[in-house]
Amino acid sequence: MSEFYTIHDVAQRTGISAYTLRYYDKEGLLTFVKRSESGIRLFSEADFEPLYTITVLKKSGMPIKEIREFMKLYLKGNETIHERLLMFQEHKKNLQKKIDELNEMMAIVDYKCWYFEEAEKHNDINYYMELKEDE
Amino acid sequence: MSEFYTIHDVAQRTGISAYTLRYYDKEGLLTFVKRSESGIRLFSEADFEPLYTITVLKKSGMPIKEIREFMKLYLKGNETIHERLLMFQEHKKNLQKKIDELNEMMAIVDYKCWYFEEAEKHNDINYYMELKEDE
DNA sequence: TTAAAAGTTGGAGTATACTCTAAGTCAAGA
DNA sequence: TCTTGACTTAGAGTATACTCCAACTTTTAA
Repeated sequence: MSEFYTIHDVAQRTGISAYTLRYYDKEGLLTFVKRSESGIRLFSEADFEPLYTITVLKKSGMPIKEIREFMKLYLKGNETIHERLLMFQEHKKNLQKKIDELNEMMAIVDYKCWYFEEAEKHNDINYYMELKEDE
Repeated sequence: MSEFYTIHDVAQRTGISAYTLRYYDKEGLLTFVKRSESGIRLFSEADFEPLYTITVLKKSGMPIKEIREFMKLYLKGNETIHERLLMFQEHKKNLQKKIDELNEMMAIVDYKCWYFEEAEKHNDINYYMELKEDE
């Protein structure tokens, strides 16, 4: 009845594979994870919070190098709250730009769909007219 | 006064580098581009339309392999309009999913910003109180 | 105690999308 | 004609983010 989770427990719960978790550790993202004397990772309940932050930053398109910088600040504690706020505000701006661009692309893709629908109808009409001409 | 554009003209006008254009050609995206007898690419005015489509598909996250499939259909002409419509409708769905996820992430990032702002204020208050206690 | 299961590391391999270089060919102006 | 600059190709190199393997150690349960 340990208060710790193994890497596979964490993999299961977070949906991040054990391979990826080790990769993230290698890349300096999991600085908060404790180790046993023999070197085995000991994830605690509290670790799920920064893990969740990592997935949010990942999903919103932040590269691993930047997430590493954030996690460094996280490890330092309360004194880095202002810096972390600035990072998030900057990230928010980038994310908004990305969303805006995707919305623009969506409008074009939507137009293209309409265009193909019209072209399809037009082809049907031509086909129908050809048939009539053959009568 | 040729009616054709060189790869560098196209690079300049589309913002896609000549390297990338050649890479796209290698990957089978530029099937519509004519060649001179000696093998030099001859881009015509009409080619800017599919090039624009490529940039839209790229920016909206379609991988090159899929864009290649689309360009194959494009080259076949009107008979593939229905297939192209289906591709775009499918792509539209994926794009909408992506936008939805990014909006979710935005909500979380936004919350985090608020959280850090509050934490920062809280730190200020603590600091102020410490000062008062020292009086 | 001992065998299987699960953990560790360093490093190799994969996928995607470029980005650039080398060696050579082609085209246009002095 | 010849030189310069732009074009060509094949293929190597870069960056990012995994994904997996081999060799080894540790933990756990019969």
